[in-house]
Amino acid sequence: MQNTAHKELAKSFDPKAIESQWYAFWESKGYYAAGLNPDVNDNFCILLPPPNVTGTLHMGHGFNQTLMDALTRYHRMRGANTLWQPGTDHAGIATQIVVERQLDAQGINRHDLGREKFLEKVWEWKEYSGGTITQQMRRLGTSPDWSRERFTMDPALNKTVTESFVRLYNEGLIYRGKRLVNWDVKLGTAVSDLEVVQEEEDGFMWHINYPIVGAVGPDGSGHLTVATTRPETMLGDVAVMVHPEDARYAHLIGQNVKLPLCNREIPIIADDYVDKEFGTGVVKVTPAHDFNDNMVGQRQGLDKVVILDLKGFVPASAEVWAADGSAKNSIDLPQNLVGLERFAARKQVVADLEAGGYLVKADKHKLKVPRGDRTNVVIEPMLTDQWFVAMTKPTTDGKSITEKALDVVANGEIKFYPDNWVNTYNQWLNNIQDWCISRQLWWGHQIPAWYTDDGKVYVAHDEAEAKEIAAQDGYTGHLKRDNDVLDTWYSSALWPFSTLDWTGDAAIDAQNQALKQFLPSSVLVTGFDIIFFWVARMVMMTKHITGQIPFKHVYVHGLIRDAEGQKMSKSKGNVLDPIDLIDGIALDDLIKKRTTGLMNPKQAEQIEKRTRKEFPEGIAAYGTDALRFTFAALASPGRDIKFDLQRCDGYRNFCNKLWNATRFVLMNVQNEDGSLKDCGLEDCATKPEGHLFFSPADRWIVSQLQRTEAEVERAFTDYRFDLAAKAMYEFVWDEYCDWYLELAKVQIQTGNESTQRGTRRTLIRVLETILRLVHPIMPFITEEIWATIGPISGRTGPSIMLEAYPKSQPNKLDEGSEAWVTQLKQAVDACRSLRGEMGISPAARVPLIASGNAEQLSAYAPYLKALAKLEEVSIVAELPEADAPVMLVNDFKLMLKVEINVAAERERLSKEIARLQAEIGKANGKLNNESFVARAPASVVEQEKARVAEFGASAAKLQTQLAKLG
RNA sequence: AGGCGGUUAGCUCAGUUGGUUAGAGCGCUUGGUCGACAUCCAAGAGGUCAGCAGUUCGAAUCUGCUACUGCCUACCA
Repeated sequence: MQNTAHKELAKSFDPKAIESQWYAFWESKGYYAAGLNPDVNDNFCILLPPPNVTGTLHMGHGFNQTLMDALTRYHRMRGANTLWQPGTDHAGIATQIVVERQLDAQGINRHDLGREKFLEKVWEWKEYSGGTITQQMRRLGTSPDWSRERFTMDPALNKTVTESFVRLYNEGLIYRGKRLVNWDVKLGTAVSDLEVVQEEEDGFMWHINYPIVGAVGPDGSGHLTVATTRPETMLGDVAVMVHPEDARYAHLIGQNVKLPLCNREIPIIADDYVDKEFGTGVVKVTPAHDFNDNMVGQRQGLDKVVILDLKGFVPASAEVWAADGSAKNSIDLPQNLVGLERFAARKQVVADLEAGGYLVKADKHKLKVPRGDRTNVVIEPMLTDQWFVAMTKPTTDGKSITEKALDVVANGEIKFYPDNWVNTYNQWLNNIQDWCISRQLWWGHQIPAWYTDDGKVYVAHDEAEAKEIAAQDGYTGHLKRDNDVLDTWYSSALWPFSTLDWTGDAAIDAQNQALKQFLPSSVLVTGFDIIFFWVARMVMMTKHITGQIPFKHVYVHGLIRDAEGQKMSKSKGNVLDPIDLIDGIALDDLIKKRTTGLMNPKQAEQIEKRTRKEFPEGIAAYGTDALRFTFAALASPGRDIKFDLQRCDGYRNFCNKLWNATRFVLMNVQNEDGSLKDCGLEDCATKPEGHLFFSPADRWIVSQLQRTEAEVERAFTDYRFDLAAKAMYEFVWDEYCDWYLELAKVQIQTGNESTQRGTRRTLIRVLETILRLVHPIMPFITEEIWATIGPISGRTGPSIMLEAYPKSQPNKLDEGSEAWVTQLKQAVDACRSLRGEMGISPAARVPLIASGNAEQLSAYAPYLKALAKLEEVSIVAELPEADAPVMLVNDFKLMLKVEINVAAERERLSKEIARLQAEIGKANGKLNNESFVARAPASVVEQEKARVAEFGASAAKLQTQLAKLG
């Protein structure tokens, strides 16, 4: 496939024909392997945010991975020791849910199956679907070191998890305790704050009378009215509270009320948590079922009365826990409520209150309802035994892991791009709660803790060690391992070092070259949605455990949305699959894909309608390179991306442009039999003087190339992929193709031998450099073309991946040639404008008469003739007296020798004069302003003066022409 | 309630430390196939840079306020 120089290229670029072959070639040759050369002191490492092992690729991955791959290829070509570390995540809850659903469909319950059998099923599913996403990544052309691929539940990573857990436990940074946590009743597990989404929903505010003990009058007076959105929790009330300075209630503080339906007496307490203005100013206190009430309860030493079981049903009796966590008694609950599900219980409680005359009113009320991000069921604050990471407790060096994480960002060790994300990061860390890391699931890292029969806990690396420790403690009986597993994000937090085979044994780790080179990694590329879940936690854990920061830069990109700015989701039916953009998809297939497996099948019709409207012809095959270039071009910082397929269109055309430029170049450097023409590529020193001539046009394009290279380098340094893409696009299309190739045609047709040699050499070398320049964003097309162009240009390597990235060479900047071409362009533009304004057909050749610097004009003449489609160029000392319009380019006067429409010409001249005069007026306005002249920099003032002079001269000349028209 | 963004051409977006006539792609109009490319070429129309006030010789760019809009965090039972 390589070194197939002299072959005929197809007329247009067909991505499908080349992508898979090149990918397989690169991978089989091991080009992605981590660079581990200790003599190279430039190390570049990037961590793949591990996708869900059983997931599939979505647009967000496509975007994220395109950026990472561009960086990886860029640094690799620049010669750095480069590692893009891949891997996948076991995604505890998500994966377990999928497998449970599959079993459900077969009528099997995981509890019937048992833990061991169930886990076998999950592993089976992982084996079955685990390769999907990494295969899809390959379609994107990504170049991670697959030989280093890791999975969060690989044996080695399990060891890292255990090791870190034991360490943190022994340092007192992990603890177990009975706490109020977010409980998902459907999953039957605790979840962290981050896994709860608050949504505003319609509800009610119930006002309920609590009779004051010993004060109820015969008229029904003598009660406190509490307001609540969750009346069923009243069963667990242990007090009512008022604001200490609330004059309405101050006299009642210390008295008791009787809890309706329960026949319990509870105190009236004062706490400044209460907002006097809100509701009735009286709040019921239910510490076992509300986070705020729990805080009040802790402060005031109140009991916790648990009135819901773990499935969300009212139990036969309520357990009571003292504020210090010790178990107390249990109390009976109203018989008619026992066994009811929480929402049924709510209904019944309201009915009972109404029947008992306690209910004052029920107002409609909007409230935020917490729901599980996976199950969408209402999350219940639940009192359970859980494991926590202490986020704010000082470690041995006096700082909490949160403080350490704040420090490394504050002192600039870790930089955010764009840097305003620092605020988000800080805000979260400054308000952080302890992290609940235990999950009552089966799929995940089982917590390395063992219990004695009487509930004493030993944390150890394994059971043998636990026994040993217990034995030292004088316990030799049975040990039972903790059933719970760790939050998925716990192992993710260790990713920066667990993937590098960190062991925690200093002697072993010192021998680990990869660990030495790639921790800290260079940059984390991620969406803002996981700054808290992942980024902050990696910083805390990596810094505390290894002493190193996990990465130096965090590049935060936006989310991919659909063309209307909506989030892509299955239920909206607006999901695009990156693979479909690469391969294309027929309308019917797309509809089928979008409408199968919907949670709510009723949406299918609507989705089909919209899909038909948006993609009447289905989606075209854009190829990977066009898709990647689109992602890069849209990656402007600080905003989400409305993904517009039309942009894809444009960049597919760009691929085709590059392809066809290559065809042109090949046509000019090869003979018809495929042999190479003289391209002047051999060593110039061995050739006579004048063998090779570079025209100003040649030197100009090379000079522009240097500027582009510098621009691209800067863009990559700043993570401005959009600017990098823009610089590439503009150089290739606007400068190289639109101008240089056209100029080159003239040189090859009209130039002498040495000019032709110089032109061919420039054509081929600039194209070859373009390929290397663009390769990080468009790997396939550049490799395919390079296979032909590389060897012709004298580069004999097996792959563009192994070639050096172009570096701007200031000595090749040539301002003289740049000015030369700029003026030529202006002259060409002037001729084209004249043609346009005079309505001359683009097909017609017309003669040009020009005056001005004769030497320069005659140098321009052949180019002008070709680019402006001129019949001939006559250079004269003075333009003839004629009505024809004249264009001014510096000291050139250009006139097309054709009959003109006098009225149209008069209008054109008047318009142009008016424009010039407006400009002159503007400039004079500035110059007449004393403070402008006094305060603006001299160069700006000079500039304005020059404009006045220049415009004035032009206007005068046009005025003369206008006069001539009569 | 706090925090962070966004508002530039019909659409999607650039606009680097304030400084010539605010740019690109798509779409639109007109015309065009000579050996790179109709996935193309050339010419053209189209913008009060959301609004108001301020700083400045000079503001799309800096400051403040307003409007609309998106997201994040925390919420009043």
